[in-house]
Amino acid sequence: MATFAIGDVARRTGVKVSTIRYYESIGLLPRPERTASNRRTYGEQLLQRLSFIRHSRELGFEIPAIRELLGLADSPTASCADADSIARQRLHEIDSKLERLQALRAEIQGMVDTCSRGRVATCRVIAALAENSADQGREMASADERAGCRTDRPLGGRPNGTVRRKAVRR
Amino acid sequence: MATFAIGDVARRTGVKVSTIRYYESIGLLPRPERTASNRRTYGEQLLQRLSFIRHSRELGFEIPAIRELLGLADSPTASCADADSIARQRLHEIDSKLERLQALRAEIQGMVDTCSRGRVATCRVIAALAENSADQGREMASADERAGCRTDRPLGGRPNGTVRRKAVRR
DNA sequence: CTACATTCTATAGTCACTAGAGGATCAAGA
DNA sequence: TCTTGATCCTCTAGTGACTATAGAATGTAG
Repeated sequence: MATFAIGDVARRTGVKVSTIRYYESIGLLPRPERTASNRRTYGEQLLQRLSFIRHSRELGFEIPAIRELLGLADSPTASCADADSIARQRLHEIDSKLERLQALRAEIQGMVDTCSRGRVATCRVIAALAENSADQGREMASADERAGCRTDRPLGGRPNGTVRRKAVRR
Repeated sequence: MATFAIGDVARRTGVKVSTIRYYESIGLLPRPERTASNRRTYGEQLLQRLSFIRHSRELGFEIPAIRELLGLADSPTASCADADSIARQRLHEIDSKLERLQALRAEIQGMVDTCSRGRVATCRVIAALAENSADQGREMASADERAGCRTDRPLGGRPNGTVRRKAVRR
C-alpha cells in the first residue's frame, strides 16, 4: 500500500503543505501516522478527503459545512434523519449556487459573443447576478439597468444632490 | 429618484453594514454621496453592484477577480481583446465550478435517495469531488474507492488536541 | 560525505471580513 | 420640546482560513 509524504500529497491535491497541516490542526484531517523521524505519512484515502475539501472550498462552502459532510461520510451508520436533513439543506445551497453560476456564465458568454462580433460588452454581467437578489425580491426596469450601466466614469462620485430617502422600516 | 441609507442597502442586499464600508475602503465600491450630517446615501445602481459582489463571493470568486469583472462593466469602451481574454478565462473557471457543483449535487441527491429507501448513505459524496482532481489527473479504481470509503473507524481516533469550534453562523 | 531539498514546530502575517467602543444624528412618541 | 432608541459615524481590534518565515532536524542524490 502506497504512502505519501506531505509534499507528495500537496503536489497531488494542489493543497499547500502548510494548509494540510492547518487542516490537521483544526481537526478537519485526522492526525496521520508518523515515520520514526516524526514525518507525516498519508494513505490514498487522505488524498480523496483532501481533494474533496479543496473543491468544496473552491465552490465557496465554509469549513463547518465541509466538516458536516465529511462527518456524514465518516459515519455511514449515523441517523438517517440527520443525514437526510443535512443533505437536503446542502442541496438547496448547491441549487442556488448552480443557478447563479449559470446566470453568470450566460452573461459572460454573451459578452464574449458580443465582443467577437466587434461590438463592446455591456454591463449585463452585473445585472445577471444582481437580479435574483435572494431575500428581498426586487426587480428593476430594463431601461434603468442600461441607463445605470452606461456610466462613463468608472468609480468616481456622480453629481447627485442629497435627497431624502423614503423610510422603509422592517 | 430613491436613495438609501447604508442600513437599507444592507437589508436589501444581505450584505452587512460593516462589509459595505469595508468594500468602500478597498475601493470595490465608489465613495457615496454624503448627507449634510455625513451619512452615506446610495442609489439603485449600487444595490446591483453590491448584489453582484455578494453573489460572486458566495460562488467562491476572489475579490481581485470581482474587481476585474466590475472594471469590465465600468468601462464598456475598454479594449475588446482585454475584455475577451478576461471573460474567456473566467468562463473556464465557471465551467469547472459548474462541473464540480453538479457532481456534488448528484452525489448528495443520491445520498438523500438512498436514505429515503431506508438504507444508509455511503461516502460516495467525497469521491464525487475527489475524482476530477484538477492539475494532476489521477483516477482510482472503483474497488479502491469503496475500500477506502468503507473505513469503519471514523477518523482514526479523532485528533485529541482538537480545537472545539464555537457555534458560528452567517 | 557534502549539499540541497524536505520536513518539523512555532509564530507572525495576510485577506476578507466582523464586532465593539465611543460619540453624533435621526425619527417618533410623551 | 425633550427623551429615547435606532442608526450612523470613525477607528481599532478580533476572527476564520489560510500562508510565509525562522530555525532546526532529517532525507537523498551525487
